[in-house]
Amino acid sequence: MKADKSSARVTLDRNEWIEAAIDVLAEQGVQGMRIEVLAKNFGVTKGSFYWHFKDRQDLVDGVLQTWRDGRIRDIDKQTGASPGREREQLLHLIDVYGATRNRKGISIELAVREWARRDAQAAAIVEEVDSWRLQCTRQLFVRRGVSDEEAKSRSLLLYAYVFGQSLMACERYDPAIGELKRWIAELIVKE
Amino acid sequence: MKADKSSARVTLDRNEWIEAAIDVLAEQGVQGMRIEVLAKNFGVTKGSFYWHFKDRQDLVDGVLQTWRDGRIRDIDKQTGASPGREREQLLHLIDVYGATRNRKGISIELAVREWARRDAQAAAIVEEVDSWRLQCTRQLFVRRGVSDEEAKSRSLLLYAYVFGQSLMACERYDPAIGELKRWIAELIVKE
DNA sequence: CGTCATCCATACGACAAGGTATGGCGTATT
DNA sequence: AATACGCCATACCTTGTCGTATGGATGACG
Repeated sequence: MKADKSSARVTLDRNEWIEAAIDVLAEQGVQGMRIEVLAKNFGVTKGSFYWHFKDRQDLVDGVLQTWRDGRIRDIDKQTGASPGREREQLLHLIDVYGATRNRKGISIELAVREWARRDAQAAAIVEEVDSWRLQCTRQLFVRRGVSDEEAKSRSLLLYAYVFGQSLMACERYDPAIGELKRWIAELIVKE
Repeated sequence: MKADKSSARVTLDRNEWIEAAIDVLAEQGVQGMRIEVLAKNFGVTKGSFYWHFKDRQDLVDGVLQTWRDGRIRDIDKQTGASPGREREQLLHLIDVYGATRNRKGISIELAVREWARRDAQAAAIVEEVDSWRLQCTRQLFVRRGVSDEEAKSRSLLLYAYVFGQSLMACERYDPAIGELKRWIAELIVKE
């Protein structure tokens, strides 16, 4: 995470810049994705950046596409057909976004969504991902015998809840927050 | 919202700067709260700003305190004792954050929360407000005969849901989104 | 060994934003 | 009418950042 001038790596490629950009995106938000800051973290100058990227917009495109591709892969993996395990899959989905592990994933998620509120390009990517996630989750409910309409509602509730919950510093309001979360998860996935 | 040089108002006060700052906070986020931008919107220069405020931090303090006081007043009003109307009060709470009216309120809410993720001062204010809101809402559930633990869970779910839902562009995923939202609201407030 | 492509450094211009210092202008006060 | 004060304008300095232009180093390859 720090400058690394003396390390084995002597050259950077596009993807390393994108990964680093996603890191600071998570920590600082879109406004923190400064070219010269990224360069300083790498221990290089922006001369390197402008070799790999046309301009800042080029980096932004890469960040959004990388994020989207990763999210699609994740949700496909997490909701893949495993007959009889739909309930566990749903509970796992909720758990992933509530845990203190996966802090980074949550930070990226929130940063991208905050970005999307004021940038049409990011909004389009988020919409793609949301649409895919809702679709996959809905099918999990349907396979459990839930009606299509109810499955839509529960999917929306599931994602709205996990995102909203990570916007609140839940840990501070109740020591037994774990119990509350479990109760909520049960209500969302039904019984 | 535009420059207003020829209007009746010839002098500004602290509060007008704060209100304007909250407006751009909602639209642009914390990073958009630039002194010279605010000044330009007023049709003045920053010489005026530095008369009313010590520095940018002084404005930030005012913005956060103004927001907190307003939220506390709101939630007190919305959850005030009205025996027998607890169910309507809860549904109204959910509706307020889901409606396309109140867009500005939602924008401010999200902007402050996004701010709070990276600023300890804002985080403290958000925690105050959240704590108060959860407390008030929990009592609404308790008055309906819900157990204390379940009331805590449902209050947390309620707020997490409304915040998360406003992070998603729900309208795009289903034309009958209103139906889904109603179904969800019923599930949260119980039957 | 020389050439060339790859990758990065350096130096520069442009501009936005925070903050300071100081001058100007209108209005109320005495 | 002269003074003082409240409110804002102007000019200036500093820092951070984007983008460009150009030069330097290093290794592959003929």
